[in-house]
Amino acid sequence: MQKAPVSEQSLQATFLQSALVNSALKLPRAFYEQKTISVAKQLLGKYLIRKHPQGDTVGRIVETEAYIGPQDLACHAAKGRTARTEVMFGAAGHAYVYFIYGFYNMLNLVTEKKDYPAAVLIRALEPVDGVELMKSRRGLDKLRALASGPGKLCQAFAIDRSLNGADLFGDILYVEDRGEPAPKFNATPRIGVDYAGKWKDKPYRFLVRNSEYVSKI
DNA sequence: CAAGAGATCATCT
DNA sequence: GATGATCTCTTGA
Repeated sequence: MQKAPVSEQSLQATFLQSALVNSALKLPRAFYEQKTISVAKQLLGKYLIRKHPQGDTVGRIVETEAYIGPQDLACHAAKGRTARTEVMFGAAGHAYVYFIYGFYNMLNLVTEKKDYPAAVLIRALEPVDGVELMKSRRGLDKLRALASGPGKLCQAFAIDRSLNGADLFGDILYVEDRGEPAPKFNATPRIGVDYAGKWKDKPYRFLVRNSEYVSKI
């Protein structure tokens, strides 16, 4: 696992700023501007923070998927630049949230440079803070079931399309590095993209090894 | 436990 | 008019 090639200046500025609040490091824009696969891997073991009037929720990212560019048939942007995919074509470090199957929202973090459509789907979180709030939003008591899937975590974290396009450096939704060593992970093909031709078998899904909070093995 | 179906709507054809 | 980056419940072994 390589380190994020963020500038010293950017790192230091961000660190000094957040050190006043707590010891965690909010990931800088440069982190998301890296190659999508690299971002997807490095997000494992980082912490997703969702600020909300009801209370904040925090989860450790344990599963991600990379969706990379216009040629990737599993990527929504393969259908072109439309109102829906516009956010993915925008600058890195924004949330791409879409609604699917008539029920569920999916949270993605936009990566790479402007006008290149790519994003990382957040597929599972290990509940860390705000667990009671997650339980009430999910109508469940079982820790393992709270955020172990892309639709579940959006429900538990109150993430819907009102957050589509949200900047990950605001005070609503962002990711922190809490200094834990990069966890070991496995790679598998992505879930639910059987229609994507040769792209369906690409090992673009990443899971923290031995985590019981992933969506499925 | 595995497999199948239903729920329900934004988006694109 | 069809379908999907899902989830939950039901059925049957």
